[in-house]
Amino acid sequence: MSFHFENVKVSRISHNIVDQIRNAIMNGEINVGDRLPSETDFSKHFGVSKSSLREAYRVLEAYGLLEIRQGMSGGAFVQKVDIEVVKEGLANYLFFKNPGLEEYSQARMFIEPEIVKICATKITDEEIEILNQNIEEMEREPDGEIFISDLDIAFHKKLVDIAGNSILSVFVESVQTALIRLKRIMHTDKEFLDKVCEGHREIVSALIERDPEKASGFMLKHIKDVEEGMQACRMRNL
Amino acid sequence: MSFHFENVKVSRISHNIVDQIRNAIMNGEINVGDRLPSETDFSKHFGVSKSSLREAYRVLEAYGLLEIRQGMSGGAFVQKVDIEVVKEGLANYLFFKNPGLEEYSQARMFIEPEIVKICATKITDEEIEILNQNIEEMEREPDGEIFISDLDIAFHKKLVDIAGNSILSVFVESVQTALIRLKRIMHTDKEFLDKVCEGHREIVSALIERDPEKASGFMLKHIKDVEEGMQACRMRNL
DNA sequence: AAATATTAAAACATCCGATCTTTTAATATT
DNA sequence: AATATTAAAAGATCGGATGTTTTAATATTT
Repeated sequence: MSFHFENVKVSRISHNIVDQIRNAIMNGEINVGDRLPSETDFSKHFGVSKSSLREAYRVLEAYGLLEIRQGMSGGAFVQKVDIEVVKEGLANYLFFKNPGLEEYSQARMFIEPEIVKICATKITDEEIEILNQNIEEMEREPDGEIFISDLDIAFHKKLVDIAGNSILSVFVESVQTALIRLKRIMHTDKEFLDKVCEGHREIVSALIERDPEKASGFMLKHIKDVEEGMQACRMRNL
Repeated sequence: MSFHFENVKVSRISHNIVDQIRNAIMNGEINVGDRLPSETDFSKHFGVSKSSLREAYRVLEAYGLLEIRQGMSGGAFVQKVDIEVVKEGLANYLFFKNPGLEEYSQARMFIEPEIVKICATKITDEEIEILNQNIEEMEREPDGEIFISDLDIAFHKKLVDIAGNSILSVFVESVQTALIRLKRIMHTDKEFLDKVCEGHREIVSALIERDPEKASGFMLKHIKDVEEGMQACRMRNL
């Protein structure tokens, strides 16, 4: 029999308040858009100092649950947690975990080929147009500047959004964002960029034909190419 | 040409400090285990009040980047971001997104069958033993109590850990955790639990045979069963 | 000498209240 | 009617006083 006690958590006033407010949100007692009482009022209500309440507000803001605005008719407003918060959190986590490039590729290979399969069955002409525009913009860009990565993320994000699964969306977006950071470090070059555009073009061509298997195959190839391209850049820059 | 300006962010002292410290961590200027200066010292160093620095520390703690301890040799210590932070963040995000059960299942069906395929090729006898113990514990539990969910998570976590991909690990764990919350809400019953155990047993049996396809098939079936079982519980409880 | 109890200091936790800044709504002016 | 001014609400920042926790050093007891 293995005992399994949790570390005794320091009871901190702000922590207690954070819990209470978060629970109230999760239980539906407070709703998105609601304004919480002002620091002064709420601290009096809790019977604590303003600083303690402020810290709680700060933490809830860091969690993405509150938006705090200054000025008259400002205050603490409950808001939906933005996907950015999740992405930031995962990025911080992965920074320490520091997984290899193969792990990123493997994860992508499990999901993104399946996603384009779904896309092939339901994509509209308008959506194809958006993807094409994305590729054109990418090809038009002077050279491998920052915006390229945003376009790259946008391409894969658009695909997963078409598939219409919010859980896969947050996953794909997060992995893309984390991967971009690696690309920046590796100083990917023009040659790499061309390869990416080519891959994207192939995928879209298969989507235009509404051919799931073909699209899936191209996506798989694209993911492998990206990994190889990044490895090559790493070699060149060492 | 579509302009794309970011919202002007309020410059806040604590925010500025958070950025500086986070960057220092990300650039390797500060390492895991390092102790940051005391509140008093560091606030003097930045030329700000103690409260502002405290807020920054609180936020960094919320991000999981710092551990703050009271007492004599206490202080703010840099630490690796724990997976819990990611899971909490995703759970908060999904609370507002509120995806359907099918989305969870679809996401799982893309990944977990592939994971057990890998497991089948590399699982050790010791690992099989751990999985078996997990199932036994689950069957031994009096009735659908809280701990069942922990065992359920542990089972799937063990599998993805065997596969050895940290990105997939954080994803599977997060989805499992989010799913468990849904199960709690739906008050899954004994019948459901039995079905879960049966699914787990089938998967392990295939792993013992080191049969990737069989294992993958059982996992797929298990995921479908869980979805159907949860739907059934939902019906019964409405 | 070893075990135990006491004390002191470092560092965070909390509180209070004063003052500054931002934002908006109401009002006054042109 | 448009613009400028003013007032008030609410957060932002500051600084210092006091409390609490934790640990290390010291003293005491057995």
